[in-house]
Parts: sequence; C-alpha cells; structure tokens
Amino acid sequence: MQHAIDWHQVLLRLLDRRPTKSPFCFKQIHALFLTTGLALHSYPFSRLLSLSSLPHLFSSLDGNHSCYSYSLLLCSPRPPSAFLINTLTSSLASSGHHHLALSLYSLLSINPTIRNYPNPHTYPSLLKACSTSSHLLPLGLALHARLIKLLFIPLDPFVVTSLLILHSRRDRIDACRSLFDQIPCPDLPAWNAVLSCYARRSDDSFFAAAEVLFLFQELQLSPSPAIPNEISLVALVGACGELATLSLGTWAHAYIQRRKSLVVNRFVGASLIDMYSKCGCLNLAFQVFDNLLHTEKDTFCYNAMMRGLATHGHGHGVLSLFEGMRREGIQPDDVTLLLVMSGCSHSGLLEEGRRCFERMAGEFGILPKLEHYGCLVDILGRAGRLEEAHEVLRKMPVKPNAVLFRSLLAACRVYRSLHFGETSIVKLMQLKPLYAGNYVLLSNIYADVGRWDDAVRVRKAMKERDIDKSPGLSLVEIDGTFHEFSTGHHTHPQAKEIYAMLDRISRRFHECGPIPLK
DNA sequence: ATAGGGTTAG
Repeated sequence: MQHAIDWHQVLLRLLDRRPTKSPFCFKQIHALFLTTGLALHSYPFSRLLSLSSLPHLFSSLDGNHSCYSYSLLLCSPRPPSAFLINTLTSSLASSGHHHLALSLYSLLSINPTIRNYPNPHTYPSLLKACSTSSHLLPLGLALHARLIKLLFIPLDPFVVTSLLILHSRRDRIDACRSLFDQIPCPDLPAWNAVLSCYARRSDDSFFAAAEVLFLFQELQLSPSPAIPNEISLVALVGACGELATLSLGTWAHAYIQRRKSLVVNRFVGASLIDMYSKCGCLNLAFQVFDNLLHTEKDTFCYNAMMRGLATHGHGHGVLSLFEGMRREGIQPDDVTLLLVMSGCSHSGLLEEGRRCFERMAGEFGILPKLEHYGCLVDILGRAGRLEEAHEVLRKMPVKPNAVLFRSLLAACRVYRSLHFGETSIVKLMQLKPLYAGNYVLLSNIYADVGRWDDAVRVRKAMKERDIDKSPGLSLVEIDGTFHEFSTGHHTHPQAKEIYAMLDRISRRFHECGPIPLK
C-alpha cells in the first residue's frame, strides 16, 4: 500500500514536468499508469487525459493522435466515467480538435450504461467548439435541441452563456438576449458574453452599440457582484467607437485608468486606439498606442493604429509605423499590408504602394487577396495609370468585384478618359444593376467627358428602374439639438428613439460623477 | 476533490 502511494506522487510529479517534453515521455508515463494501477484512480487519470491533447505534444497533423487520445480513455482498465469523458472532451476541444470532441460525444452519449452522461458539464466545451468554426454551427443548434430534450432546465449559467455565444455567431441577437434574460443573476462571463455579442457588429450596429451602453449600465447597477473587467471594457469602448461619441469614449477610458484592477492590455489598447481614431482624435489614439506595454503591442495593435492613420490620410505615417513594426520584429498580416497599401493610395504614394504589393508574397509570405488587388487598382488609378490599372483588373487571378470596377471608373472620371473604362462599365452594370451609386458615377463620367447623350440615357435608365439615391447627411438634428453621433445612423428606422435613449444613457454616465477608485 | 462559459477591424 505504501508502495502504491509513492507511485501516486511520483507519477503525478512526472505528469507535471515530463510530458511537456515529448510524446515519448508521455507514452512512457501512460505505460507506468497502466502497470502500477494508477490508471484506476480517477484524479491522476484525469490529469493524464487533460494533457493528452496538448498541441505541442501531439500535433493535429499526427494521424495517430486521435486514436491515441481516444485509446487513453476507451482502453482504460475501467469503463469511463462521465467525469473522465468530460475531461477528455474539454481537452480535445480546447486544443482545437473540435471534431474529435464532438465525435466522442456522439459516440458515448447514446450509451445508456455510462451513468450521469451527458451532464451539464459536457456541453460548454462542445458548444464552444461549434461556435468557433462556422461549419459546425448547425451541430451546435442540434446540441441546443438536445439540451432542451434532456430537460436540464433551468440551464445553468455556463450552458446558457455558451449557447449565447453560439447564437451570436449566427447573428441571432434576439435569441442571445432571451437566453441572457433567463439567467436570474448573471455572473461576469455571462455579462461579457452578452456585451460582446452586441458589440460584435451585426446587421444593426447602431442599435447594437446603443444596447451595449445600456447593458453596461445595467451591469453597474446590478445587485450581483459582477465587476466589469477588460473584456467588458473592450465591448464598451468598441460601442463608443461605433457611435463616434468622444464624450462617452473618454468616460470609458477614464474608467479604465481609475480602476486599479484594469490594465490596458492589447485588446483594450486596440479598442481604445480604434475608438479615438473613429472619434477623429488621432493624437489620443497615438498616445494610447505609445503607452501600450512593449509586450502587448502585437500585430493587431499596430493594425489598429495604422488603420487610424490610413483613414485620416496619413500615408507617410502608416509607412513609418510599418517600418517600426518590422524593426520590432512584429509579423505583418494580410490586413497590415492592406492598410499600408490603402495609406499609400490615399496619399498618392504610387511607388511605395506598388512596392508593398510586389513584396507581399515573396518577402512576407502573404498571398494577395481581392482587397489587395482592389487597393492596387486604386493606387494606379489615382496616379493616372489607367492602362496599368486596367491590366491588373484583366489579369488578376481572383475574380474582381464591383468595388474594383468602380474604383477604376472613378479614376477614369478624374482623368477624363474612358478609354480603359468601357469594359468596366459593362461588367459593373452586370454585377450591380440596382445600385444607385453606379448610375450616378456613370452619368457623371459621361458628363465630364462631354458625352451628354449617354449621361441623360443613364439618368433615364435609373428613373425607369425606379432606383433611388438616399441623400447623405452628416449632422443630425432632432428636436432642435444637434447630435455628435456618427453619420449614417439617422436613416435607422428607430433613429429617434435610439438617439433619445443614448442621450439618457450619456447623461447618466456623466451624472455618476467621478468614477470610484478601486 | 478532480470536468464546463466571456475579448481583436472593413
């Protein structure tokens, strides 16, 4: 007996250290588990299982991995308990083996001899696996149906939260909300899930952003001990950016700074940079960027800052930040290169933009996507290289979309030459025959080059097809006051109500006075 | 006793 207890401790220690080295060590320890009988003990065995899917131990490319991971459980000396199955499921799911986790479930959930399986602990990791890859979403719905059938009701907060995430990936915001509303006393992860769900722009970003502000206030007023953390703040700051409300954005920033427990990590940093850029305060965005901890400045943060610079037309700023990024050894991604190119495009940096495109595949190992080709067409077109732009459109390996044709045509208009644009007109009208912008662009082009008959013809066609162009406004006046909220939202069917709500919320945010130091 | 949910643009 003394002997067995020694093994117990020795092996658990081993498990803490050795298996991180190689699959061979891990298998040796598994063998020892079997020979010493330790595999009969639930706790040590669960430690073995939860380590069994570590990516650096067994890569997903290793064809034997699934067999091995399964054999640990299914060939163990005893039939597996619900606890052990759940351990392996979460281990598989959290290391990206989504299909394996799900097939383990489908293999065992129909087996009536396993007591208490499946149970509520089974579902969160499975639902999470379904939420992360779009082709598994239908399976997630099937799991939801199964949960209802099994009547684990009321569903516990873990299950509800993971269901909420699942439905948010399907843009079913109403489903998310009704799930959230059924949690009697939501904890922080539940609050964060619903906040992020609204913050992740769906089809109705204006309303959703207003809802984030509303929910954040509910969270602050809620009797539950949920204290907002970085994740909550990412949602809040994102919503302020979406609405371009600087006053609320700075309120959120002040909240972060005064709460000692909150740190500006890369998530919060990127959201602040984005928010300040969208509010037109590039200097404040830069301040946040500069104050970010060295270790937190990743590709995403650089991209956020570069996006701010690019949209404000600072092409040279984008380029120098890109150089800084390379100096720091931060790997650019496809978005980075797109931002560099779009910065060049808006600042007329023809050569720099073209060079960036040419270096993409070779130097950075990133294949140009449709957007990169679009940017290249834009760069060439703005520089008056209509023939070259046309060549890119003709020869590109990806099928060009309407945006690319419009981009070339816009350049044709600026340079008053339709020579390389005629084929684009045909393509564009085939692709988007109902888009008002196309007709306006076309008739303007014809007018600019003096082809008045064609201009009239286009306008007539637009009228005949009953295509209407909604006017663009930038300042919104409601009941005699101008609102600072971002453009475009006033066309929202509930604009008036939402603005009124935002006003109320905004006032309440500021009425709470100085944010308590905690 | 040991198993489960929350954060990155256009």
